[in-house]
Amino acid sequence: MEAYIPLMKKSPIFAKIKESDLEELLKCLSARTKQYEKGQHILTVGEQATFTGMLLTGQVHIIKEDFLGNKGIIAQVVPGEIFGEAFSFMETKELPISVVAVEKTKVLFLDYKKIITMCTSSCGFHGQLIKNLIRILSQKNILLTEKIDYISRRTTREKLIAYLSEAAFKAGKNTFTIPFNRQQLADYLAIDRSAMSLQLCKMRDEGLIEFEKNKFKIVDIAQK
Amino acid sequence: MEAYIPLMKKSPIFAKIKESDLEELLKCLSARTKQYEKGQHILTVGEQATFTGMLLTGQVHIIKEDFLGNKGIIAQVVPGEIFGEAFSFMETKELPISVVAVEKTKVLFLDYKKIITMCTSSCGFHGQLIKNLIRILSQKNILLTEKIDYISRRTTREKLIAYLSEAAFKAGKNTFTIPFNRQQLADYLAIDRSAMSLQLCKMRDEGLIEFEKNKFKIVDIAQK
DNA sequence: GGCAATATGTTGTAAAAGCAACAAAGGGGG
DNA sequence: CCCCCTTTGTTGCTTTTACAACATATTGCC
Repeated sequence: MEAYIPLMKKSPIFAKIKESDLEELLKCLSARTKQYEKGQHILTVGEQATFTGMLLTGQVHIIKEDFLGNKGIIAQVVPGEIFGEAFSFMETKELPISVVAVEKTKVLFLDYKKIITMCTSSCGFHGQLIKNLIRILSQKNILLTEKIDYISRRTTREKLIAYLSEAAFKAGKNTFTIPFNRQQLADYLAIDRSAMSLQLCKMRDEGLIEFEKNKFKIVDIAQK
Repeated sequence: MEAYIPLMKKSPIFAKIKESDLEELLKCLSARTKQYEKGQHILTVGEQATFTGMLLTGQVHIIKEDFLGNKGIIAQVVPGEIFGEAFSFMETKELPISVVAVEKTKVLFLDYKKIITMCTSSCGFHGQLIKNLIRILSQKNILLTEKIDYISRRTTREKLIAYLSEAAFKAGKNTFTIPFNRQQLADYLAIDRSAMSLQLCKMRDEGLIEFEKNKFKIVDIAQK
């Protein structure tokens, strides 16, 4: 477990916790690691949520299978991030999702009960852990709400305008880069890539925006 | 403030906290109430998030104005629910949304810093408050993720199937009632009401589902 | 009971999306 | 430098949606 201390120190869940405190905290949380091969299930739909996981190495997908047997990727997790936390804190009896290893993967398991229950010593770093957790949950909430805001729009163009406007607002200027390539942006906005490409080029031709790769400039998006 | 004790006791944020502890807790959180008239802003886009609100009476809308000047209702809050919590815990410098009173409204303000910082006495009910908060955030997370799952589908029919399947899964049987009328369901799934109505009737004619008002029965949704 | 308001179902049309298939442009590695 | 692979742009066709307008319940209230 010691090999992953640097990763843990950078991860949001252990933010602002000193390396010296980290070891004690891990003990306090009954943390343990487990390794999975490609394709193996870490959590399976229908079972009870009993822990929060943190990805140490590899990659996992959170997937959902519907009645038609379609598998949909809800989210992918990269090292340092936690997963399953919402379900464990809700004490979900039957998980509606599965978590599978996309490649060889190592996971740190944390006992959610020990996260939210202050230890008797009321240690400062345990308090920090809870603050971190609340921040993570809040942050996810905001990101999810934003995404819903975008994909609730009716047309491809409206979704793009909503997304790009917000990106410009966040950047504080009309030029900005986005963290997606075209396919990823289309997936994020739940639209067709080619239809999106068409709209982007139309908007460029109309003088609304300029772009090159994932760098965008909003010229006059308020124009109809 | 005493008049709202019964409401507070039932609200998720104060769940499992005894009435006798509630008073002390409210002091500990520097809680104070404020009243708003219809149309007044409780929080305004651009300002700093400094507190978490709990609605006592009335109704508020969380709205977003885009570059085009369109106002979109992101969520509505009913008495007992909290709002603005994600932004306050993220210590957001510029709120991307506004919160306005739809009617005459009374709000309880809570200092978010005092929520997440254990008081020196490390009182049990403060620990419960944090657990409640984490549950609320987790629950919202799950609901938002579910919604994204539905509205990410390409067609109206697929969105309906995804939503109804999940509703049946949650109910544990193939007959269930939904908490929406047609227009509300269309708004929730971000689709057109009439197009949705058309699809629902088609699906009924095809023998996939049966429904009457907001009571649905899934006959054979796996069928193509 | 009857009227008004709301909710739901139906239809037609124009506009947009989705999809597939392909072209063009880059990028990285051997 | 060339080839392969990924990314992005483009086009044509079919399906679906959005929208408006209207018809038909259903509900609540006086």
